[in-house]
Amino acid sequence: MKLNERNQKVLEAVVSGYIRSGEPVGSRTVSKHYGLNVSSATIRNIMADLEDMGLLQQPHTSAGRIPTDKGLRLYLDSILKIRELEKRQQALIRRAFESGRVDVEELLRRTSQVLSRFCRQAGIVLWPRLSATRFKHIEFVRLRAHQILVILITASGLVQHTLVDWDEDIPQDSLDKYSRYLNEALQDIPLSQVKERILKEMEGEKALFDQLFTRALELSQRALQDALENTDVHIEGHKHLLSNPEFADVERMRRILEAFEDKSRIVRLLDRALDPSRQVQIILGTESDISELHEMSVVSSPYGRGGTVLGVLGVIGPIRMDYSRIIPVVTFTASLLSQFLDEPDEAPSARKNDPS
Amino acid sequence: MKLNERNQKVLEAVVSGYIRSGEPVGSRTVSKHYGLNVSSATIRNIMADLEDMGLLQQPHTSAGRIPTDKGLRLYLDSILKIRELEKRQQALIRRAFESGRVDVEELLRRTSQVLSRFCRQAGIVLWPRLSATRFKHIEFVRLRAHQILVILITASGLVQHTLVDWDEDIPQDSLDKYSRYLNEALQDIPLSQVKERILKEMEGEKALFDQLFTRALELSQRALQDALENTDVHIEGHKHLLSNPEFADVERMRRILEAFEDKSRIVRLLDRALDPSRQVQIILGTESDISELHEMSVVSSPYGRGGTVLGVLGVIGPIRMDYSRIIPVVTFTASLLSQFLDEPDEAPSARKNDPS
DNA sequence: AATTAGCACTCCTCATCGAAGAGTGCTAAC
DNA sequence: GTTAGCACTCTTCGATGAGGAGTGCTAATT
Repeated sequence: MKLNERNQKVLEAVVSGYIRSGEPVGSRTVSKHYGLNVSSATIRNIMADLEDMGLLQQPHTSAGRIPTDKGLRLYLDSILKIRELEKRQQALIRRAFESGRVDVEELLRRTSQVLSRFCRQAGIVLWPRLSATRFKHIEFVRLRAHQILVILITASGLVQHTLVDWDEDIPQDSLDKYSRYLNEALQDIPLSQVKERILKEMEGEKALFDQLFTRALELSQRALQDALENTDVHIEGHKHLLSNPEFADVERMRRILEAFEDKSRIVRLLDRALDPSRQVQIILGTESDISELHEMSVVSSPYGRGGTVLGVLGVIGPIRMDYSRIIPVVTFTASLLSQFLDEPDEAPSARKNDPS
Repeated sequence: MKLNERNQKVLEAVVSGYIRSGEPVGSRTVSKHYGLNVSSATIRNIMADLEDMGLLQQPHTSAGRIPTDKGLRLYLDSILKIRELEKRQQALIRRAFESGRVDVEELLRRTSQVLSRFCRQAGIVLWPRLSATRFKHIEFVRLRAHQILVILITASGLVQHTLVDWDEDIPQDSLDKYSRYLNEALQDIPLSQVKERILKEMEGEKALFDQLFTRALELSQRALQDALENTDVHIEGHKHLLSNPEFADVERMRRILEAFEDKSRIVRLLDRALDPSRQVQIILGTESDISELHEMSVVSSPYGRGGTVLGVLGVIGPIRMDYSRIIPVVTFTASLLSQFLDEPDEAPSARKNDPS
């Protein structure tokens, strides 16, 4: 779709007017406040054209225009110029991360808080895909007969645990031996490869080692599977959603909260944004597969560590959001988080636990 | 406050009528549907008396009556007869717990889900106070120079981790030694006593052991402090709140969500209910210290393990809740959870991880 | 003395109506 | 191609008033 410059300007005017006020924008407003030196009648003609193209729509005959999803998409893709977040904002966001030594999980939670606070919408963080992180440590704890708690720690400091039922009762001593063995064998291997590595070890060592070790391998195998399957997502700041006039309708809000409860669908939705080639991904209203979210929009960005994408973070809110503000916040937060994950020594660092 | 039987019946009628409909209850309704064989005029007289006593109130002159907080309190304390939850409901709740082998955390999360689903309000679970549980296992993982991840596991299978900054770089080998030592020394000691036990060890062994061990003790000391301070609370099912007509007002709902975000206050509120002597505790509207929750009410019950109280679970919703239904659900769920914690072998047990 | 029927009164709810205002599309003039 | 002008449409909002629910009081009844 190609628009001449003036039509583009009108579209832009309607979009930004609508985003600001939430009300349909009339021809008079456009001609007066957006510096196109033409009369409202001309604007009316252009608007009618844009409506024919499916970019604008009228809620009712005598109202102004609001953009359609298609119109917004065009605006986002080819009209909106994304600027870097202003330094002052950057500093504020940095500051929000600065307090207390935190582990990765806390860091991620805090990220979703920051997103929701600075965008005044719900913040959303998809946790690192474990397959992209490296093995650090595994530990088996015998909770009681036949019940073993398996704790898996990734290089980034993420702790995952799974309860495993085991048909025979293994004493803690043996469990300790297993974990020592595995910690040796698997050190720093990417979790995605741990599975095959385990299988290989099971092949190779069967003859050599105590049968016990094959058990260790099977145990960790199970725990690993659990860990890889569960991708967690964290949504924070629901309250901000309620401040949007479009969610004054309680029934609508209820549907949205309901949609949030089905984490797996949210995960799938955000998976789309795992593509490292694009920095920001925006899913607009009806572009989402989740029908309850057809009135919402997601702005997301991948984050990672040293080049590899680990997860996705972003913001979810009404279609009418201030993208020009939110996009820079999301990209900046993503780069900040990536940076923290990359070199945690540079990360949030008040020395709560430091003796001094 | 003492009421004669008839006045009590009128109060009961107004309360239950109001709870059912959410509307003020008129004298005619009471005289017709609640089997007191007196005319509406008589009821009107009684109602006027009850209003003088501060038990009922009128939203406006020509409306029926609704109970005041005081009236509700009287109803809950001395009129409402609490019955056991019907078997069918019991079975349904039991079933809701039956799927997949779950660890304690998952069990607790599921509990809040069950509460919210069966009460159609928000379910709330205060996590076990660590001080009441016993030490099982500790593990130190060197994430990078000067950063140690301390993982603490309680006998009930709860996993807590804390990141500790350490001024010197301890190799993983030594860390392993520490943990072996501690796991030996602290096995099965209540966490509340671990601290003093550590201090004692630090005293006694200083001369005997390698200085390293005092470090181990200090490390775990720090981690423990963190673990004991953080009491987590989990709230689920916000969506149900929106179904209550009293929260159709968005602004009100926003305030409530805001209150939920301040976990520490919620924790303090629920701490009241940690008293093991009372099975159910109800905090009605203005009885709560949190002003944002003055329009809400909390029904809670302690849960535990073998007699000691570990935490609190319950339901939070509008003051106008169906207590006669919710109280039995809460007490039953609490006893069920306690039972699961007591003998996890009897717990939810589909054998997802069971080879067969 | 307690209960009840009757009634006037209050206050809320809801539908109706019309005026005001915003914005359009069309036409004719520039 | 642009613009002024105008008739027309549609929403919003306040005023109005009927209808209804429920009360409190009084006087009659048991």
